Amino acid sequence: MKKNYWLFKSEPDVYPIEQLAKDGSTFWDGIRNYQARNTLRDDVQVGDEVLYYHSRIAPMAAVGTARVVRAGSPDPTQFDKKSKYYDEKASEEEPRWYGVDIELGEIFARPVTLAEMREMKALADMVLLQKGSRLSIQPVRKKEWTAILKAGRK
DNA sequence: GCCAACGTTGGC
DNA sequence: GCCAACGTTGGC
Repeated sequence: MKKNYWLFKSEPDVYPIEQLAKDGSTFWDGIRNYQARNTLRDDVQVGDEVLYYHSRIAPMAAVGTARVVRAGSPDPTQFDKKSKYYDEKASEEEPRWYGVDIELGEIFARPVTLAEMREMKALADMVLLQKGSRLSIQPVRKKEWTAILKAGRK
């Protein structure tokens, strides 16, 4: 199967890449957007590669990579009344929200900041850089992946 | 901290 | 089915 590339956004005060490094792998939960849900449920496959992006808090940047180790499965936080991600309209029989498991790939030698990505020609069409793009799970093209890795490994 | 852009909800 | 109101996201 063809390998795909994705970008996962994370707020570093919630789950920074350093935490993924400590945990080794993690279930990517808390996604509550239908488009992102569909991607996680239907498109993200074991072996796919993930760009790890820190949003909201400076410096906003791609900070490393991860690998998908388990494809979409129901997000348990939707059933947990105590979780802030609890969804009363979801049931075990008909889950609404999905997540995948990822493991750390690498932490970049240096973060590739958003400002820097805007300067890179290879990234002109990147979903992340489009105006108003708010998707927390989004596709990345091979050439975008390659360009960012090259910059991050410098 | 602010504000524009966006997605979702709910009333009609 | 439409759309205004609302809450959230994300960049600055």
